[in-house]
Amino acid sequence: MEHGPKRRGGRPWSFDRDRAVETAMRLFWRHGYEGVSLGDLTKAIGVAPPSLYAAFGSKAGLFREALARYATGMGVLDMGASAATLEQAVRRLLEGAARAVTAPERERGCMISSGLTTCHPDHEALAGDVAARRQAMREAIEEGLRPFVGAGETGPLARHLAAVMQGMSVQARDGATPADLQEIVEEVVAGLAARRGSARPTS
Amino acid sequence: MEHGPKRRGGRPWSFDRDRAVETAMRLFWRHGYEGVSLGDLTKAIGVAPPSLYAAFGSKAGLFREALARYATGMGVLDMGASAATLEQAVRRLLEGAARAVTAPERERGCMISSGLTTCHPDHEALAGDVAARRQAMREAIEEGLRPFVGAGETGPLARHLAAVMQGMSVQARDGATPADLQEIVEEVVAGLAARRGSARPTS
DNA sequence: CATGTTCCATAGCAATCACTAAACAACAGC
DNA sequence: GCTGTTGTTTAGTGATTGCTATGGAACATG
Repeated sequence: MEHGPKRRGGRPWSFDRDRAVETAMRLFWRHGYEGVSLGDLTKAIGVAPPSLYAAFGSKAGLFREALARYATGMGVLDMGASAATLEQAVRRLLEGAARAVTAPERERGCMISSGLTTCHPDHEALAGDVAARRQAMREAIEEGLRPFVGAGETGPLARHLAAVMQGMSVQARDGATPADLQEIVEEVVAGLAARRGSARPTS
Repeated sequence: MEHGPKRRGGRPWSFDRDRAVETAMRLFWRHGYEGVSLGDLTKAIGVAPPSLYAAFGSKAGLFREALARYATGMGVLDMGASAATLEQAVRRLLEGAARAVTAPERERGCMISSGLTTCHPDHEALAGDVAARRQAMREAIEEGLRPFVGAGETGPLARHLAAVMQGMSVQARDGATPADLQEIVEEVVAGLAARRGSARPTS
């Protein structure tokens, strides 16, 4: 299944595996796992079912690969490694998320934050994979917060920020504009700043 | 379709319509619209397909009715009408939501907050119905905030709180405990309190 | 060229999808 | 009793689901 030098014959690779994953990611991102059929996939990718099964094993395998590509490509968090303050880091994180879930060239929403939250029992394992990505996301946020807040406070704050991002993903899918989501960012940052006494209360 | 006095004959109603909606709500709540088949519904309700179609017209019609029951029954917001301060009202709202999405006798998560965010194109109208419920929820939050904050600030704050609740629903589905979600509530309330100067900064 | 290997598409698998025609069964009015 | 109305079930509709057995086309090697 690799383009390695071991091939000693056979037809050339007319089926672009990367493009297939990319196309599948787009479809799963937009319509969800259960909202995309194999027919949709083969039609969009331009390939027959056996090719997909030779390459990915199953629809679930293709989804997992599309999810991995999303996580390493579109879903990376900008934790503002160069940020000087907590407010800066959080602002960077949330504004990046707001931009990501409303970018016009992308599908709306986040494939991880609001993906596969419900499904048929047969697909629970797959839903668990997405849930694990969400957990990893929360842990990455927590890691990024460590320079700025006390050890006992990273967990709750990370959970809070993860919730806000998940909500922003839902609202983006519902048609929220970047300005709408920016309102949320300002709310959260203002609350943090006020608690740390480094900004003036709003009222 | 009613048990009214207009019936002039026919077989007695052996099929409890209310119970059917209740059962369907439970299934849709847990597994989502596309994760529940008509076979699942007929088996759980204990009735044959034509009865469901006579009563609800289609699977989508049954879903809509289950959604309406959820919205008026399980999904009501406690905006703390008796609250004296903004912090009290917000705390009441978020703690109620946290309790609702993790209550042991219920399905986890919120059918509206994280329901039908993605689907097959054929079901987009249904997804729009759920999205409209989310919008109504946000507007209800905004209304509940009006006594406590200036006219221009209800919108952003309501959007912020809606996002937090949507995120709590996702995390509840992922297995978050009530204590986990309470952390988020404390974060949000502390931020609000600090901004209004009615509480001490945390750090 | 002939042969072997490799990858692809055609065609179709059993199962399930949402949905329905047709007949049966239980009641009200006569 | 009989007839009409009504709600139900049985049994199936065509379409689509995820998936695959089979065969042929395109290449490298000899």
